[in-house]
Amino acid sequence: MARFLDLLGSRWTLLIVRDLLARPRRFKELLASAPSMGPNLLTVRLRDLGHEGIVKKVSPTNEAEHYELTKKGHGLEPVIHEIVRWSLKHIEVDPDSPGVSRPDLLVVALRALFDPDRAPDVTENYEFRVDDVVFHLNMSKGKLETEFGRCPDAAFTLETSAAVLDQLGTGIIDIETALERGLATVVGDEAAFERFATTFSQV
Amino acid sequence: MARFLDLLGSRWTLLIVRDLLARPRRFKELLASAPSMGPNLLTVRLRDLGHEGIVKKVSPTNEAEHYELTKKGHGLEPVIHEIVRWSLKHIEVDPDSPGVSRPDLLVVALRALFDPDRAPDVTENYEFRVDDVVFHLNMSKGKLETEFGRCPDAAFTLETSAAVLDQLGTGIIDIETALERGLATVVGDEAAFERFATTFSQV
DNA sequence: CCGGATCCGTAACGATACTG
DNA sequence: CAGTATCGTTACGGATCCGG
Repeated sequence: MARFLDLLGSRWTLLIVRDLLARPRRFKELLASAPSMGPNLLTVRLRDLGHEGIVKKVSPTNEAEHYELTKKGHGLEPVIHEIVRWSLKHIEVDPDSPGVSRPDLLVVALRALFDPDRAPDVTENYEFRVDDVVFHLNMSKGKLETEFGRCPDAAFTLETSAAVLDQLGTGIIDIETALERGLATVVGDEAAFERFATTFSQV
Repeated sequence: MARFLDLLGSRWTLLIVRDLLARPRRFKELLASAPSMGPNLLTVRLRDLGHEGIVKKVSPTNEAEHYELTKKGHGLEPVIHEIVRWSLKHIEVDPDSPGVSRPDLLVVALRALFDPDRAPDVTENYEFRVDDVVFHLNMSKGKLETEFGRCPDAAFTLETSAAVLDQLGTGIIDIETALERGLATVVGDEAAFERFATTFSQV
């Protein structure tokens, strides 16, 4: 534990890992993710994480350089997931607090809430659109895969906004209410959506 | 995640929770657990954790006052467990580093490594003695219970020292080697010990 | 002796300006 | 855009002191 906190206990470190868990990021993206973190500190964190073999910098030719998790870094996913689960269960969010939901991080939250034991015994895809972020889940054999971008054969497409995500996160409204009020829309197979809602509901 | 780190991301905080996960502690015990933490900081941490409903101070009459986890605080166990599992898997320990194993925290490590799917289908107890710390595990119906103190009907008793625990943690030796060399001794049912070793081995 | 509170030097961090 | 340099501020480390 003590060694773990030496590596990952410094400020911002776990948030960087969380961001990279959703997808690789550019330096500027990581910086924007934590407004009060200076670029100097981000440099130090990325260097340290790189030195520990948790994060690696990738500089492809003909493509923008970015940072991504190594296999060791990706192994931190269960840790993040348990933190998310505890937080959703125990942390009250001030309804008046400024909106902070990040559409691209929804994929991490969904992965954290995914429970193989409650997974439907069917193979199907669900597509999500939150503001300008599009991703989809692939359910098959009790396994969950996530990927950014459209999904041509999704059973349904759920569309909403980050603002609504905030309200869902604070518990002001639930997903059913949001749908009734038109704050979110589901297009496609209603039964598939029910399966989704059941599989990813908080226990 | 960000809110979680606001609550529990400060230095020493998770280590305090870890200590309390093993058993309730007195102020002095917590202080001794982290040598470089000043008493002032511990006071602040305990006050903050108390304010968040994670830790509570108990002052029984005719007994020493101490701190213990609330139900909310105990809910952090899965988080700690995932951290322990990741750390055991990915963090190399310097063999020359000073001994830091804490016998009383072994119970937390064992709980972290416990996997219900690999649990034996029998009800039995295992007793452990590390230096002057004695505790036992109770296995029944795929569930694990831990308690400090002796166990009259333990299937076996494993006895060793913190120094050997260090070597086991660093991977210098494994438990079988330690037994061969007399660094640890098992008295009792050999088959039960095998079941133990299998259930709690790292995957 | 235990459970803190006070004080101060140091290290880490936050914000902004600057450079290749 | 991806960092580096600088500096003011905050948090922490270590020691000392105080009340029950």
